[in-house]
Amino acid sequence: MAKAPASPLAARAKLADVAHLAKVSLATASRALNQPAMVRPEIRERVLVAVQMLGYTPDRMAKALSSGRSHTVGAVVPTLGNAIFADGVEALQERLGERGYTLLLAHSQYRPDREFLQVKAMIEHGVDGLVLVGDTFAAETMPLIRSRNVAAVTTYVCTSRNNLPAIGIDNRQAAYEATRHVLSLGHHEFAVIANTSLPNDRSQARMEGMLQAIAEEGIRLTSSRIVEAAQPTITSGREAFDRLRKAHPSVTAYLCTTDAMAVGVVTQALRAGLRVPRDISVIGFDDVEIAAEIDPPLTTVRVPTVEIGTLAADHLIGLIEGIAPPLTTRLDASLVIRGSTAAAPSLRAPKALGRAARR
Amino acid sequence: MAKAPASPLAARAKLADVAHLAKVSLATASRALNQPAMVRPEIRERVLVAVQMLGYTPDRMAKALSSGRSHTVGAVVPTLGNAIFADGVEALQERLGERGYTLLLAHSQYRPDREFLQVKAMIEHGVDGLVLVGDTFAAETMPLIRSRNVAAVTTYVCTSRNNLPAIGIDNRQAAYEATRHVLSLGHHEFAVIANTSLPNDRSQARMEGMLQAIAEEGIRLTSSRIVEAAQPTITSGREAFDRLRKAHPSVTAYLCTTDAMAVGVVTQALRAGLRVPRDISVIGFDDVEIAAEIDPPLTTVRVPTVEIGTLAADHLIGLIEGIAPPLTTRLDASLVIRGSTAAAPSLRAPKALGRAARR
DNA sequence: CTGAAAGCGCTTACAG
DNA sequence: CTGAAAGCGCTTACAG
Repeated sequence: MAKAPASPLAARAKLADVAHLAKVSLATASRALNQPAMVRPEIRERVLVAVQMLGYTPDRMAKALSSGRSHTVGAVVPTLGNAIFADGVEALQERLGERGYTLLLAHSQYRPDREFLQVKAMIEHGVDGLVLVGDTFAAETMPLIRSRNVAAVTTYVCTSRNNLPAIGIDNRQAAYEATRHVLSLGHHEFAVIANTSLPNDRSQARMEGMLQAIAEEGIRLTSSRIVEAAQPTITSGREAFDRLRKAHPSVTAYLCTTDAMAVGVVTQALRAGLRVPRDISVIGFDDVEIAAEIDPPLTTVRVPTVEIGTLAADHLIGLIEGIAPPLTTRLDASLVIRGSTAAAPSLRAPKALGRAARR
Repeated sequence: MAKAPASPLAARAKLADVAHLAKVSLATASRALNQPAMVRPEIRERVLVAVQMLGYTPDRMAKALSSGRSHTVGAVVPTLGNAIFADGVEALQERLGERGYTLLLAHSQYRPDREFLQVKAMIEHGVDGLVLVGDTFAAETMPLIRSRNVAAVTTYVCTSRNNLPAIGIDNRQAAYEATRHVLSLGHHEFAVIANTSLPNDRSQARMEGMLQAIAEEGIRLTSSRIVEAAQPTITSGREAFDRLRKAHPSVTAYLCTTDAMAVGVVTQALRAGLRVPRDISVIGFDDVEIAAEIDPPLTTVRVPTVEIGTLAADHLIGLIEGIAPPLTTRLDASLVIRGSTAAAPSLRAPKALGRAARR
């Protein structure tokens, strides 16, 4: 009945154990690990060996408490259900991980008050920095971030009134250009579907770009031709299409602020017996994977989600570590022309009017 | 030039400040907040008022260090690009938030070695618990979790050899039943597309269920009728279809272990001039949003992602707080029959064989 | 280059 | 029910 060597799953080694085994002080052990240049090579080596032997792994909570840095970053996105955010978050986490940071994630469901709560919880959890989306927040959000002095960047937009470094695209301009494309095909009966009934400055900007392009051609959209939805889902697109089709059967061009809604429009239109793009043209925005796969494939605007996520990580870490990133990082959002847009039906009809062809 | 009241953004209040203002000891202030029953009501009230006045908010890192609980949970999923994980993570975070926990998120890209690294990083960050996916891990993963004694559950499967509480579906059984449905339609020329070339026990189980159902009808699939893909993407499905179609033009039933791949098969088949489901039937698995929207809509198996995420949160918190959850939580995975499956062409052809109709 | 000591902001036995 | 004190596992001026 020999007494067992009593290694009850070897209670996790701490730095003091390492120091003891390496016969150095706690301070030296700490330095050997974190500021190796400050320690004589042979001593450093001894510490490293001890770390190996004990399987030592630092306690980040303790480290965080004493150093004031948690090496943790929080992101709050509207939803993971939208592929542009799912992909962006993935890229963000990827780069954060490479640079030694861990990601805390939350979603706001497009609700500013929820976003505020999430931000608050993350700050309490001691994040070194925050990645936000857009530039419209609850009234208390920015004051909280400022007063707590936590680093923050925002994404999917390229400028910020709040003075946050922004990494994204010019939503308004990109939507404007996409709409110019549709105009060039001779359309003059428009409808717009935008997920702006919950605060969403990206979709708001997209819608404005669309309306501006249309207005420049002398066309004004009555409000009944604009449907605002809460969620950017296929179902939202479907329902919006049904309402618009009933009220304005003459519409030939449906402009949507997200692909999911555009997919809803296309599929619902097909079910209603319309031909796309023969009878109606549809554009989306985002270029999610499915956009290229439905029939007809969607004309849309590509959002560079991976670049946004990756640069957000880099810029935020820069900010945390004292290197000021640019306040504006404007990424390209290219128009992707596919099969859901074509010349307006009137152009092919016997009595095509000159108006439709004027550009 | 009066001296400014010098409130340089009011350095964040700490508990000691609260205690001082409320004229109680640090210990009492702490108790008033965390174990209110232990403190006389009037004193508790004084503390609460002080908290209000100072806008005190606890430092979770310090709290974590001294209490040994971080109120933080880590999840590592294969990818957010697959909607079933995006939705599951969203539900997980939702419930975790409601119960006072914050989510640390990472993705492994279906690579066990990356999963191990992520788990390790999270443990160092002091998570109280871990949410994993599936039941196949790198060799070091479970030993690490065990030795660090951190709570863990696994998801998307309903049992675990590793003795982790599992919350999910019976992938094999569900795929078996879906395949029975296809068999009942008279098909006997099959092909299987599975994302199993990277370790994936969910898809592996699904494939096995498919093969078993087929085998029970006396049909054996040669290996050239099984295509293994790495990623469960539309593109994977497309490419697999092209290979299978070329090698086995007689195949009438394509069984896919995920919807995204099934969407790839359907769209590619249509482009190749086949009619779905007239010429071929296709089934997917997951029931992601797009499955119901493509034309024809996909016959698939519904995975209850929200329930999985929510229950994973509940069971993990239970484990953390000392309430043992069930080791097996088997959720329903119902077959959703839509338009991508129909009677085998041979049944409609002039010289239909008795064989095809035998069940 | 190295060590002794204070401190990060909390929690929690231990006494009273 | 309340308080004084030790302790969680690190980092980092401060001396030497």
